Amino acid sequence: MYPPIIVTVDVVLMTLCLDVLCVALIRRPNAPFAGELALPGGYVHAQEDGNAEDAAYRILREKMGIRPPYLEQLATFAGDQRDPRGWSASIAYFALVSPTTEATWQPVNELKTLAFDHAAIIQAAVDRLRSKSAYSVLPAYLLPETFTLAELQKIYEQVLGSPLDKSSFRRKIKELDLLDQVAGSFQIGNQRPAQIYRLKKMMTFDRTLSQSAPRKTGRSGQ
Amino acid sequence: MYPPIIVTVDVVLMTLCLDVLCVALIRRPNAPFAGELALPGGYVHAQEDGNAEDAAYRILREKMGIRPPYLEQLATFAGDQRDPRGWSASIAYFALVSPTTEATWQPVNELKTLAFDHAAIIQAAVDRLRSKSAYSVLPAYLLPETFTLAELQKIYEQVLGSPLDKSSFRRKIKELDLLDQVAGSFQIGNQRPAQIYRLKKMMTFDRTLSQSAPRKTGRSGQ
DNA sequence: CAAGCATATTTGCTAAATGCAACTAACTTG
DNA sequence: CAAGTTAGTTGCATTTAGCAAATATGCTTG
Repeated sequence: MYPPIIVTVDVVLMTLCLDVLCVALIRRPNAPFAGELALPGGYVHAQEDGNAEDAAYRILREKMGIRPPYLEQLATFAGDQRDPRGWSASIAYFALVSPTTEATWQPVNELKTLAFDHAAIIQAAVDRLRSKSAYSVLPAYLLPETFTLAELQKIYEQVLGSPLDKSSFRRKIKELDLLDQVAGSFQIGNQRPAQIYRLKKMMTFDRTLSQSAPRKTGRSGQ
Repeated sequence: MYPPIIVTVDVVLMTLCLDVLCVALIRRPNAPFAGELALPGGYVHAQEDGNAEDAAYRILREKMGIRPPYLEQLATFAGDQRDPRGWSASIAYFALVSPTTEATWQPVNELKTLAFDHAAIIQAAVDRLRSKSAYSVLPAYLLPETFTLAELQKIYEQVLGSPLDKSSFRRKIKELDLLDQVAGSFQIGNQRPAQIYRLKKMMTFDRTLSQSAPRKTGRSGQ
């Protein structure tokens, strides 16, 4: 055969902290890159993990205590330069969660030097989030389960980096038909209450990236 | 460490044969799946291949004698079920070439059973080609270097599976501004000659999937 | 060589989608 | 109950896409 190749899974876990897109980072306890910030990741456990997505969920559970409502494969970063230990392949995932969860978040625009090529991986994840946001309801996963249309529009503007027209935005969202009104629920504040929505429960199968084994999660893929 | 994981690269190499989208397949000489059709692929050679893309190009060179003008990473298919030898990860690429080249091509719509999960990988590649075709000039890589707008439109219709309006198509292509007129060149037949075009030479860097090492190819990425 | 044929390319119009701004609605606060 | 603030809608101008017809250009044929 051939000399063994290091196979890891790294996850770009993103959320919004005070309206700023942030990524979860962990300070590495061990070499290589001991003490530096890195994405949550780790070796594939051939015994435990049925496939790469399982490994991603396991890593998020073990290192973050989170099971994100959205997870998709990003790309695989592989080569002889990215890890001082040798030829390595990192199967990178990207995940979105609502901002409630505890973790150490770093704004994606103010990253210091990171371990490995993790800065490039994060950049790829941000690019993917942006491009998918142009035609999908992905940014909704950055919000809590229920939200108002004004909140949703704000997230889109944050992610896309440009302001959107209110009426056009609402037209588009309605014709995509991916939200459910939470009947009778309104956000109460100092002004007119706003209708509350939630993402439709939909069994989406991510054909592109699905493994041989059927997925167990309901709310995933796009 | 952990038990070694099989790391391979497989390439979905597509072209058009007589207006039908086809994929290059090879009959496997060895177990597992000896005698069955499979995608061109092979182990990563840690000594030779600087990164996964290098491995894809090497495999296409060795097994197909081709260096395709378009190559991008598709996804990684990894798990314990897809290869009888154990936990394996296949970094899948997809590539487009003009129909001139010699090889054994199979129409993507009439595939028999294939080795491993290669049918799923091909399906993912076709999906990716289709979705990218909706907003890019990707299908042009399925044509020879120079072509007419009528030929290009026909390819789009083939790939997208639905007829397109002639004037709208030409408007869109022109405003995308990704083609160069080949001045003074026309396709001569029994009718009015047609203007010949070629893809603009553009240095596109595929940020999403680029490795640490810079790419050597000019015409690649999107 | 003129008429007819086949395909290329453009043009004009209609319908649909989008962008912008003003308008109405509902609630709180003083 | 008037003023202020945010929610949600409506009307219209502008842009874009879809469809059909007209025009252009070369070849073939009588």
